Amino acid sequence: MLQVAFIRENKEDIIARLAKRNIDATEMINNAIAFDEERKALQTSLDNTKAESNALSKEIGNLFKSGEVQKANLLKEKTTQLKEVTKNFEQELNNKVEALAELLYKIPNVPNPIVPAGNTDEDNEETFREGDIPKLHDTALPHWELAKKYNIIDFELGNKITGAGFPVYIGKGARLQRALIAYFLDKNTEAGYTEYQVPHLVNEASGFGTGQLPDKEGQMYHVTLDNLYLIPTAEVPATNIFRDTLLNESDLPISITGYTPCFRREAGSYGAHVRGLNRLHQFDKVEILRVEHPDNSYKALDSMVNHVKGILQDLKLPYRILRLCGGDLGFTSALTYDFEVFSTAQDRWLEVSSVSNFETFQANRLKLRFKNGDGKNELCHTLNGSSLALPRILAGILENYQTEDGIKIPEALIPYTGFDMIP
RNA sequence: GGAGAAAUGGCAGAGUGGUCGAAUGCGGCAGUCUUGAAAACUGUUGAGGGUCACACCUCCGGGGGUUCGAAUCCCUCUUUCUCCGCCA
Repeated sequence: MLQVAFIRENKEDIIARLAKRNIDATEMINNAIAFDEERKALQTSLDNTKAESNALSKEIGNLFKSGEVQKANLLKEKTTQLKEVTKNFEQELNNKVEALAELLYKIPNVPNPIVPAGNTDEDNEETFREGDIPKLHDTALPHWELAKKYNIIDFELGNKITGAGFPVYIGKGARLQRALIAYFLDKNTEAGYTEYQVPHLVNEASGFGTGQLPDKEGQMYHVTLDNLYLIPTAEVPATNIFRDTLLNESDLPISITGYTPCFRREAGSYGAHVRGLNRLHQFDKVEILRVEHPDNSYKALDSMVNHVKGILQDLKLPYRILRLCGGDLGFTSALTYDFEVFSTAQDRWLEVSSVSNFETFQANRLKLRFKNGDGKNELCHTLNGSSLALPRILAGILENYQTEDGIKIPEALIPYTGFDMIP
């Protein structure tokens, strides 16, 4: 959520930058400013009425004390009238505040100036590419065939137990999952991220805190009996650690990592591009998250990007980095880098990580602030990224590391798997 | 799940209808003293709205109510603690 003061002061610039998302925000921005003006006027009227009422109440108290009951009763009538006025102002003010909030919820974050213009993923800008694409043997298979051949993932069994998109990992497949999680967490903690284990269900307030609610509730599984939501990403519980928090400047930066399963309804997706592990309703992911001083957040973003790079180099997977264009940029993000691994048997790139700087957009909604050098409270910057998401990494490993004798395990993982081949 | 108690500023903890945005202690910050530090002393120290700055308004777990007036009384929800029950 953008701050109204920020909107007021940078109106033209914000409209121009939001145009990169292919939206004309002129009306929304103008309305936000106008609503806020109206809000202020109502607040002032209400405050003045209350001030008058408060003064009278005090006077009544004094009159009662000095025994001037008649005079007091006269004033009482006046306050009763003021009460009515107060009520009306309060009602109007609430409506205005709500209207303003609803409007602000609808305005996406302002893209960083280096975000390329564009509509679709085709306009994303490749900023880096590394790793050799392996030459596979003639009978190379896509990962869903490999999963069946080596009996390491059973999609049909998942269908039976739950439904599509809930695979069952078996034997070395299960062990490989566990190995990846442990390996990612180790890499992250070595880099200074503190490991957290967070709840996999969150309440409504947390959903609002990170922006899944009120608009995107269709993406989450909802446990209606207890009014809880299954997390679509660790970002939700991990970021909400900092909801309503006032930090000291010396607390920054904060770096945390955590593994969670992620649950996504993915309503409306279908077809070949969601086959196998490409898109699931339940999957595992290790997330990294930072809370930063505003002056340092872009340096932090670079360091996160480098960190993820290091892991993909370690795994010796061919990958590229994309700077997302305005049309592809997430609602809350100011700048996002996507990592894609090349899946050789499918002959396509698979997104395995998305690293973003949200600047103050999340912090504003979360009320995540720090006390700066002048003793003033300032919003923090938040960033997060996957480090990494498992299924597509697994798909990449299965496909790129397949040989006629079986699937080799990347060297970096062998200490975690305890085997070097899935025969 | 049942019974009881509680929720106040960064923390601890007073406050049962007006003089309370809230005593006191600790912590934080600034200063005095000191070569420096500690101790001691003095001052200062919650958040949001609003203002050029004041004024003013709101906030004592959340929501609602009683009252001219609520941290204080009532209702309700949430959370915590104690006891009982159940249980990996």
